[in-house]
Amino acid sequence: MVRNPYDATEAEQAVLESLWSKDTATIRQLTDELYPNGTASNFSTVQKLLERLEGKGFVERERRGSANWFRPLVDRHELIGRRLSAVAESLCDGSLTPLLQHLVEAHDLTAQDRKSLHTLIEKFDEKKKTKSKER
Amino acid sequence: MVRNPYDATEAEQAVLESLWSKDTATIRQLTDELYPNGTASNFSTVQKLLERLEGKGFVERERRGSANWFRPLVDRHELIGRRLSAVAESLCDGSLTPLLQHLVEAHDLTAQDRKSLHTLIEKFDEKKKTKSKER
DNA sequence: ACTTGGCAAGACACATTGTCTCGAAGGAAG
DNA sequence: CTTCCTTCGAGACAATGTGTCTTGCCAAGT
Repeated sequence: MVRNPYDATEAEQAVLESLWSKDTATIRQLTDELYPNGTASNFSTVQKLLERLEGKGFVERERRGSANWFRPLVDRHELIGRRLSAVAESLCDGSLTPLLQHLVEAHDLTAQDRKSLHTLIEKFDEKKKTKSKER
Repeated sequence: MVRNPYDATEAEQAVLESLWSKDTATIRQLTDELYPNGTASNFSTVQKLLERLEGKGFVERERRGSANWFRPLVDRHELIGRRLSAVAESLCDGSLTPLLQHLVEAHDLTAQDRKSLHTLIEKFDEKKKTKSKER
């Protein structure tokens, strides 16, 4: 399968999550969080994962003194968007509507989810009004 | 990465799409559609993909005479649901709400999408009323 | 000089994925 | 019965992705 190269793997995503919680960090800091009592191998693993994340454009590195500092270039929201687009592309000819349809119809929406949805709908309608005013 | 074993790969999904369009079919029929002027290798490829789809519970086979007939056990909607759940599980602690949020807020919703959304929302609200009546 | 820590580069084992090869079974036609 | 054709199951195979680990180098501090 020609896998989408612009997606993070599980281990890469774990590094990304750790990085999100710090905004900027060294390999050492990330390793300490991801592998408490970590070895030198674990350090190298994180290093390699960051290297691949950089290749995918998910993080950037900046040399500060003798160490590299990493900063995330995408946030969780963006990652969600990419995944949703991938699903839409793969199964819905690129259209996001069927995804919306599925989510709205899903049985497993909790009461909390329903409430959130209504808030979102209101927000969406306001936004729509503002936009039509602008034109 | 511990990849979710309950997902179809790209080639598998192509077979599934072909199967959806026929509801029930032999390997030969699917091969002819997927690989026009196909060789014996292509036949075996489709066969292998169906075998894996069966292992994942996506299709079932029934022996009819000397040939196997295959029938899909999941439809597109179900596949969409699985993918969305996987995204939610991976990035949103299992909650589907952030996915809804993203889709509603997405810039790339077309006018058609917005219209569909409103229809869906109405349908959703009706369903909600019905459900609360039931209780 | 020696130790420590970080670095880049690459080897690696393993699983997945799509494809292909092989031998056997079984039915139809001569 | 023999031949031919189709399908079958099982497995081999290369390519790739993924997570981990090893190695050797370099710079800084003691």
